Amino acid sequence: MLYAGFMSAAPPSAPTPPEPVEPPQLLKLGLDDEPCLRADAARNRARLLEAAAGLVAARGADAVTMEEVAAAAGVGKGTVFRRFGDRTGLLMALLDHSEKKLQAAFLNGPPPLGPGAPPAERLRAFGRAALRRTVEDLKLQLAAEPDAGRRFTVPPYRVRHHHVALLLRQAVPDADCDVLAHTLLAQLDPALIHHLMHQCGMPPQRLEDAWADLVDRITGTPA
Amino acid sequence: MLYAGFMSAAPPSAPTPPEPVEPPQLLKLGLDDEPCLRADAARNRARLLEAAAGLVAARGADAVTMEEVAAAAGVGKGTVFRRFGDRTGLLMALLDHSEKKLQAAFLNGPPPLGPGAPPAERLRAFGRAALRRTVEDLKLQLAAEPDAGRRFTVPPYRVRHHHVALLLRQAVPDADCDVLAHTLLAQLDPALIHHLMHQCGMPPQRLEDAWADLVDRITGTPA
DNA sequence: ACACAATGCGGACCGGGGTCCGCTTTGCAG
DNA sequence: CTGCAAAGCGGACCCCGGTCCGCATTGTGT
Repeated sequence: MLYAGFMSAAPPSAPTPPEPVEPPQLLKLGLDDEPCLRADAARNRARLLEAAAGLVAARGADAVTMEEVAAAAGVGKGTVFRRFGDRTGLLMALLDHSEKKLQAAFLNGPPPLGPGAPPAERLRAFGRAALRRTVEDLKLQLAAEPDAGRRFTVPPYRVRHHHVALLLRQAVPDADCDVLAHTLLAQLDPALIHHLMHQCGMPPQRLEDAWADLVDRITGTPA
Repeated sequence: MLYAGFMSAAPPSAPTPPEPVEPPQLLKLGLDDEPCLRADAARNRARLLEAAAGLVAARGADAVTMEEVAAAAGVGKGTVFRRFGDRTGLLMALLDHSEKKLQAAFLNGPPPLGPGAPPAERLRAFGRAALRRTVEDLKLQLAAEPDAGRRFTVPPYRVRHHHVALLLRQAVPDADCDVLAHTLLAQLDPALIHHLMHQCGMPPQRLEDAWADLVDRITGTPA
């Protein structure tokens, strides 16, 4: 089972009932995939995703308005927000599929990305894979970036961080791997990728090389 | 002369006159300090900053509305935006003084922060200084964070990047220092600091240590 | 002193994200 | 099949950041 299909439903959760009991699973890194939506809700959710995907593809993410998406899906604005929480939530849901594929690859897939290869090599592979996936649809990825306050709490980031920190602990046990993992991940930030590629004109290859070099320096494992 | 007092005025610049001639200074990393504001404009600017500072101190940056600031300064809303471009611009202006002090310190100040010490040591000092300054008023710093699209183009960031890249080139000539500098700087990002301190409960000291360790690993200079 | 650009001013206005609440739909229990 | 709570719906509404444009203030050249 995968860690996280993120933001598939239930963003705000009922406010008044203080806490039913909280099922005994701490640090559940991702969110449940579909907490049993009611029939109509599920249908609307699908329609919304389809409509959103269409509009985004046609006109670019940041030229699309929430109200438009709602209208295109034949649904009220409130429904969009109830289902996806906020604009970022909707955009992230659009990326969910591809993100889950990547997660599957580095959690359970074949080496060198998945288990079986030495940690440093897995790290290198991870960066390469993540980088390529990000470059694929940078624009959307960029538009989906949550505001500064939540960048590090959003499930997909947490999964990546958890993974990288784990590998780091194996590769360099004598370091502050939790912090270091954030630093590594920063080099995969869509906003940075965008800046380096579109404003500084760097080719993707250079970014991949820089990642590999960084991993080498940190793990002290020169390939 | 310092590099950058950022966003002191003239955010949009006239649209119709295509380009007067563009004075022959490329890559002027910061913006001019005060391009000779008209008397009333200067007065209003000062009032606005004072009002903003007061409100922010009293109620926290993100509970303050642009209209409120304008009102408190006895000025129209339009004036705020003309002077500071947007909300982020105003908030950044509030931080300008402290940022300029830091800049002065690492550009012209005494070693180990300023010129005179070996690059790796200057890097360590830089991180420590930047970290402390950021922790000082994290909240404001966080609220002033520009949106993802501009994080890396905003003058203060560019100055820091330029500086770190320079030191890196001296310390590790055989690396992609431009990219590496971004990675280093990511560890000083207010949003990350906030996350690590307030959501993960790390003490500031740990962040300073992590920075020092990172610099050591990258420069290969174990203090 | 005066005229007249240029610069700045301010508040009405707009658009879009997010909320709210009375109504409808669903689906389960009997 | 029916009744009834719970879950979902939707669009009017609010709020705030950002824009616009006719009017007022400067300060400069004569």
